[in-house]
Amino acid sequence: MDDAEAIVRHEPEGRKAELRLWLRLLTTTNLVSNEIRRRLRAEFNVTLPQFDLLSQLERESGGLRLSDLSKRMMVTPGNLTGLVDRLVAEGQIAREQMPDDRRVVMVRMTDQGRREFSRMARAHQDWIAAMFSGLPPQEQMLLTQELAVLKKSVSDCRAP
Amino acid sequence: MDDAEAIVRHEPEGRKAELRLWLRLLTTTNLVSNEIRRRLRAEFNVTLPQFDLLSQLERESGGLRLSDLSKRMMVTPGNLTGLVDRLVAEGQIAREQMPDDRRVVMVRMTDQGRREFSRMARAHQDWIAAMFSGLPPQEQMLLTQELAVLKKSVSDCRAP
DNA sequence: ATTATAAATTATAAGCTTAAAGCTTTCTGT
DNA sequence: ACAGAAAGCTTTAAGCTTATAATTTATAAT
Repeated sequence: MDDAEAIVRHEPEGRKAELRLWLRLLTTTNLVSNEIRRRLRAEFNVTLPQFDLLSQLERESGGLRLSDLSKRMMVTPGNLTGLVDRLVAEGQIAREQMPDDRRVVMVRMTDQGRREFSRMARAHQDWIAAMFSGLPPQEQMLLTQELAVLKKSVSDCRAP
Repeated sequence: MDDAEAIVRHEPEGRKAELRLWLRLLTTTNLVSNEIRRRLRAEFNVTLPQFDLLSQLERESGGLRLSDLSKRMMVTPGNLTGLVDRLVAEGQIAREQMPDDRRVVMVRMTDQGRREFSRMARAHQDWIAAMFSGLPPQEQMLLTQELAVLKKSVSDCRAP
């Protein structure tokens, strides 16, 4: 290997473990998301953020408010304006003003969007399953558990 | 919790575990990197990609070729041009043509860059250590190990 | 009722990222 | 020596992302 993790080999002792873990987390995530991004573009002509947005909208038949979408996707609200614009232009989602609170914009999938997304989602799930197949189910569960602990640790450190 | 992982609760059984693991991996990484990005900007007025580039360059007293930098950072080559431009403009790194192979561009840290980066790196390490402190050292090692297995699984799946 | 505050979204500027095309330089096979 | 292929980098166009400021609408406190 010769990626970002090479850094740790040069670091002094102490707090080295955390840094190593963080870099491994980062490189693994990048590895997967770069590959997913590439395939989504090649096979469905869709970007990863667009797929992410559609994923959040799936199963929310009532649609979602932009602010909720922003929280779920962990991106800033300003980000969504353009992203939604493009997906609306493609006909996959639709904007909708709320009458009772006119500040709110709801976004929901169109029938076309739902149809196209279901194909993408199936492929996406297959890709992930294949990529992760080298990790035995039991270890997958273990890893998932450990990540939950880490995630909580990070959240607690950040929130007051 | 109410972030991206909420999706999995609606998915049918089978290959659910992989998807859950992937989404947890992604959200955890986003949580950490968003926070790191925020602090780097607030305290050092530097972006995360810039910090990443400087990290790769640290300890490489001889500098690095752009192509190597591209591999290590897992970004496309075209990405680096602008990134390097800005860091050169800031005086933290320097471009250098190789006489023996004039296609190659080497990038190395300036003294100023080295000085400023050492402050950033120290803070960065402290932040990570604090954020990860809720995960016992033994579990950190376990998680690091499991991620190595996963990383290999992903690499093998991708590479022919 | 009026004003102040907060919430939800959009606009803007700077920077990041990719894919694809293009340029220069080097290597390879003949 | 020469043509073709490959390597290394840059450019371009489209899209993503953040932070900040502005806009509109709703709520709360006089």
